[in-house]
Amino acid sequence: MKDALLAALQKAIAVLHEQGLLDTDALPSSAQITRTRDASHGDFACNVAMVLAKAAKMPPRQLAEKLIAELPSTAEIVRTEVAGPGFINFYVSHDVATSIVPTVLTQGEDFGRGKPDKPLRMNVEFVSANPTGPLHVGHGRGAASGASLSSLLRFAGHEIDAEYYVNDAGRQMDILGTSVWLRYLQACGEVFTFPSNAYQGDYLPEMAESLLREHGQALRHSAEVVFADVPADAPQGGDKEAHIDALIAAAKRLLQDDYRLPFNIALESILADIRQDLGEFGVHYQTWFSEASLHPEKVDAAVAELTAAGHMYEKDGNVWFRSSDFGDEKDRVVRRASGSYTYFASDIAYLRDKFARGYEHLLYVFGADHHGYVPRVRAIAEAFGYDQERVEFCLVQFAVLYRQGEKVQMSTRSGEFIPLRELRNEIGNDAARWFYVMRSTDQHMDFDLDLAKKQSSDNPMYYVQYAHARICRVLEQAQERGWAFDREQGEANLGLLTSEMEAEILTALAAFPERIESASRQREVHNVCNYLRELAASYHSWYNSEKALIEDAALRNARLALMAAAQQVLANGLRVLGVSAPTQM
RNA sequence: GCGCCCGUAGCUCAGCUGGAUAGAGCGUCGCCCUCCGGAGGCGAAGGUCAGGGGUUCGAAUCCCUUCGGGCGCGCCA
Repeated sequence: MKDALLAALQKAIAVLHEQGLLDTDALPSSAQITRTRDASHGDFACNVAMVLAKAAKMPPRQLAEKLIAELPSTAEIVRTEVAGPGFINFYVSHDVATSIVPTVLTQGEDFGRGKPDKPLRMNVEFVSANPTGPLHVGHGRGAASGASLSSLLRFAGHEIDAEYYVNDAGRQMDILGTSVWLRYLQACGEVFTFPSNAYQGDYLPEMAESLLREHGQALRHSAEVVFADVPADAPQGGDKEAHIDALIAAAKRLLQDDYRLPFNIALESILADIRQDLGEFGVHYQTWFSEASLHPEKVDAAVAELTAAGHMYEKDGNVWFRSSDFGDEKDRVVRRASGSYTYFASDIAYLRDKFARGYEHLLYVFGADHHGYVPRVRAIAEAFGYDQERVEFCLVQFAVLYRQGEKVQMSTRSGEFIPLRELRNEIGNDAARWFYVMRSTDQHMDFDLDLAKKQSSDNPMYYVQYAHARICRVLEQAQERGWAFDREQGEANLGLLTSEMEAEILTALAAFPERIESASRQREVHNVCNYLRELAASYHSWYNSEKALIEDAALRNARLALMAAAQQVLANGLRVLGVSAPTQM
């Protein structure tokens, strides 16, 4: 419809150009057709007269009049008018408005699906929490946002792979593996003080038990031997970092090849837990990418490529990446004097690997606390010669949980995490998914747990789901009364849907594909929530004022057709969000 | 100190590639069940879009600046 209107305006402009009133015959790119917010402004509005007023040396309203006079007449537009400072408002015919119903019913779950001119093969990375313990609520918003954004982009017609980067290399993992081993030693009967900097979680003794079951006492060494030459821990007046590092070294030395046993048990069981947790949350990945798999070949190769390109230099025995050449605030060490790679080296290899796998576009969904990381990753991409625009970041601000008006305390330092699983159990997966994404991701948000649990219209998710369930019940009722929905008759009588509320719903249904397109283009999942709430509100309002199950079969089926279309669109929108569309509640 | 995000109704937030009278929910105050699910609907009150400058036909939206709030600035991962 918008394209048809633009084409018509284009013709009118060409006519005015021939008459010498305009010095251009082109439609300016800043001219746009928009859906009106207010029905009293018609269905569509165009700003072209205001944009061209200066060039035409004519007041906008006068220019608008002249343009309207030259518009080719069509059956689809029943009225055109000049309004406000010079808008041209278009009123579409009732037939055009109701034609959305058969369109929705025919396209079904594909209604709203986008067909971009050039679909992007895109990698979306999110969560990527270190596998050192269960996910907690701090990861929840990233998980919900990443998953819904992926699904939105996919629905908008892009080819999306969701990816989880597993940080299974590095010191944190060594601390975890060593922690498990120490718990194992305790389970074997060794007596010593558990290090303050080791992982304290109560999931560790369980892993130690399974290590004991599988390998008996094979990995046992006496506490005396293990702690020989280990400097004091912090509570004893020493240094906690030095203490744990010495224990890691002792573990590697004493266990040799067996070092990987406690390490792998820890990694596998935690990863399995995360995977299950996310799966239950409706968050699924195409790829779980292991950081360790980058070492050493891919890291060597990536570093060699940047070295050859002249982006590396040596200083103080360290190898540095000249990231400040690409807008980063300072250069970064890639390889220490000791010969070991930094975490940044993995990042370099990882980005290169993503592009090597054929992705045209990389989207990183980060927690806002990682924003300092953005210039670094951009610098890597640029150094490899990739266009900046192919690397994109979505920063997700923190959500603060509130219960009974009180902020729910959660400090990473005290280790008092609320597990994501606990939140899901408390309020349900649907509410958690909806509430995490209902606000713009760059907006720090308050998450009201009590509201999320409420089963009333106060709760926007409930309100939308209820609209869907209500329609399902009406359609069922119709059947029970021997008035099963007759689609053919309904579609033949859509002309009977003439009330303001019906017009409002029709307009909302027609807007769905555009709303999906703009939400995906702007990476704004929350707009899908807003849209669904608006549609649900229109529906509830209509439901309250008009009965569908009436004797008049023509009108009844026309209304049922509109309902069925609304039901379909509600379901499609909820599906994008990863929220269920219940048939009864 | 430097960088990123934010500041819109009592509260939580939409609206931001500049467009018409700045919207919604909650809360407050009224009203509506002989009814397809009241788990709902209708209405009222409520605003210096943090302050100040600028850009222009037009600014909540863009630019500058001040003031507030959040977060980040390791050879950690």
